[in-house]
Amino acid sequence: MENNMSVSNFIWDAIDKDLEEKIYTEVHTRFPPEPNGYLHIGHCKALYTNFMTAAKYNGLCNLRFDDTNPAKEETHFVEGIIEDIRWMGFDWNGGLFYASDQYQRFYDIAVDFIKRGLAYVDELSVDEIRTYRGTLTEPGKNSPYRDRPIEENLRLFAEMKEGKHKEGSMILRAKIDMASPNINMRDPAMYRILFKHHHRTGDAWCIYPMYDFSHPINDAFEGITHSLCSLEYEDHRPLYEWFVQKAAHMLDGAHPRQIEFARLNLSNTVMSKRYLRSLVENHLVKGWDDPRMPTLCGLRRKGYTPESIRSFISKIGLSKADSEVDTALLEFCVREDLGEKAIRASAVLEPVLVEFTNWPEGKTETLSVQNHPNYPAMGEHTMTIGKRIYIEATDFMEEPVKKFHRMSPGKEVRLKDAFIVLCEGFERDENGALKILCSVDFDSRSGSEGANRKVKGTLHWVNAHDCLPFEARLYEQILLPSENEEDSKDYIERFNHDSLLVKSGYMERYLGEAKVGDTYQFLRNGYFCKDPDSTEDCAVFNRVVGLRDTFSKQLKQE
RNA sequence: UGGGGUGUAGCCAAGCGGUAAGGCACGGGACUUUGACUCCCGCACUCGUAGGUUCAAAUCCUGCCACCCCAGCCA
Repeated sequence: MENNMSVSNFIWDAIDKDLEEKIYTEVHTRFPPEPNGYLHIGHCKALYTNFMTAAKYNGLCNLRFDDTNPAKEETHFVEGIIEDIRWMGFDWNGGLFYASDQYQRFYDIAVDFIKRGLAYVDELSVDEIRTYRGTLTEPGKNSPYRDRPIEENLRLFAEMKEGKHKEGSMILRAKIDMASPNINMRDPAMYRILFKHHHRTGDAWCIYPMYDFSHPINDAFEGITHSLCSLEYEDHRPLYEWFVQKAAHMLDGAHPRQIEFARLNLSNTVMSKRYLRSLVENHLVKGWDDPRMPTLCGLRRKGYTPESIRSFISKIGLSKADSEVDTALLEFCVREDLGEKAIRASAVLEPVLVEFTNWPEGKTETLSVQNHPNYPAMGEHTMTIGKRIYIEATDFMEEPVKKFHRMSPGKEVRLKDAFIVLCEGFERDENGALKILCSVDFDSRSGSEGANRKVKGTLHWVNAHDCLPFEARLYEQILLPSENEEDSKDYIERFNHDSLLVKSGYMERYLGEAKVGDTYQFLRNGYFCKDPDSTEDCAVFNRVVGLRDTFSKQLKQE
C-alpha cells in the first residue's frame, strides 16, 4: 500500500522523538469510531492517519468500536463501518475491539478510584451541575456531595449498577478541581445511569462509562502508544493523562499518548452527521448511499475508488491548522486513478440523429476500438456503424461560435475510430426533431492509409441501429455556496435542488456487458459507474466525475 | 473577559537560524483520432502584524491582531 503522506508531519516527528528517547519501543494506534452512523470522507483522514502511522513504524493498528452510549448505537452501523474500512483496504492488524467488552474492567477501576478518594457519587441535578460548574471565566464550586464518605460512595455506586436509582438521579464524578481554568477538569462525569438496551451487552448494564474516562483507559488496555485524534480533544488531554496516571497501577505499565490533528473539511460539503441525517430524513437525497452524499457508501456507489480516496488523504497532509480542502483535489484524485484503469467506451447523453447520405441502407461495418489509448495491453473491443448514428447534441451547432471545431454545416469532423464526415446540412421534421445529414469520406477510415488526414474535431458516437438505451445520472455539488456568512450553516436552505440531473441516452452495445459497480470512461463525457438501480431493459450509470473540460471553461469566460 | 490551539499563494502544505519544496486550482504553449491524457513554461523579493536579537530570521524574543475549540449525565 502506498505511503506517500507528506514526507514529514508533526505527528511522525513526535513519534520519531518518542522512539529515539525510548519512551516507546513500538507504535500501536487505533481507529475508534462510535457505531452511531456511517463513515464519511472526513473519517478517512483519521482512518488513514492511524493506519498509515502504524504501517510506517511496522506497528499495529486496532479497530475499536467506542460503544459506550447505548442510546445512539446500533449493530448495523458496526457492520457498515467494518464494510467501509475493508473497502478502503485497511487491515486492523492489531485486532478488533469493543469498548463494551471492557465494561467490567472500567467498573473495577471506578471502584478503585472511589476507594482512593478520587471519585464520588453526586446527586445534583443536571441543571445544578451546570450551575456549579461555573463558566468560562468564573470558577466552579464544589458539590455538597463531593466529600461524602468513601463507604457511602461505594454503596451508592453499587446501587447505581444494580439499577436501584433512576436515570439522572446521580452520577459518578472524578474528584479533580472545580476551580480549574480547564472546564474539563471540573470534576467530569465518569459514569451515568442509562436504562437503555445496548446492542452488544443487552441489559446487563444500566450504568455506562463516559468517553473521557473510558477512552484513555481503553487505550491503555489495548496497549495503544499513540492515540491520534482530532483537535477538539486537545482540551481533554490533561484529563486523559490524569486518568492514565491515576489508574497506572491497574494498567500494566501502559502509558498511551494522545496527539491531536486538524480534521478534514471539504468545500461545499456537509460532514456533520446531524445534517447528513436531515438530508436523508427530508428526502432531499435518496438515502445514506445517495451518490451525492459524502459518506463512504455514497462515494462508493457514485464510483469513487478506495485508491483515489487514499491518494486524496495522502495529498492533503496533516497539520493542526483549521482548513477547508477544495473538492477539486478529490476530483483530481479520482480522475487520476480512473484515467489509468477505466476502459474507454462510447455513450451519447443527449442524442441527435445523423444520417449518412452516401451510405447504403442496410450496410453495417465493424470497427475495432482500443480499450485504452495509452495501454494497448488492455485490449480492444468492436463497434458497429450503419447508415445512422447518434452524436451528442452539444457537438453540433447550426451557427458555430468561434473556436468551435465540432460539427456544423459545411465542416468536416472525424468520428472517432471510424471516418471523417462532411456535414452537408440538416432537416427538422414536423415535431422539430433534428436530423443531421453527412457524407462519409470512406478513404479516411481509421486504420487505413487515408486515416492520417487531419481535421480539427473528433466526436464520439453510437450506431443508431444497435445501440442500447441507458440512464445517465449527473451529480453536482450538494451545497450551493452561501450567500452570506449568517446563512452559511443553513444546509437545508443551501441544498442544491439541481444536484441531480438525469438524462436518457444511448450507449454502444459493448456496454451491455457492464456489471453493477463497473466503471468506464464514456469518451469525452467522463467516468461512469453502473448503478444497482439498473434493470434488464435500461442500465443506469452514475457520473463519477467529468473529464477536465477546457473548452466549455473557455466558452463560459467569453 | 478564563483556558487550549492556529495563522506560509485562491485551496492544502513543507520548512526546525544560512536566504520560500511539492500538490490542487489558475494562465500560456507543445502534442493529440477523447478540446482527455502526457509534456514544457509561468504562478509568494516574502511567511497575520509591529518591533527586537543576529553578519544572517518564516524559523529566536516581545507586544498586538485575526480565526477555531471548551461551560453534555454525547463521542
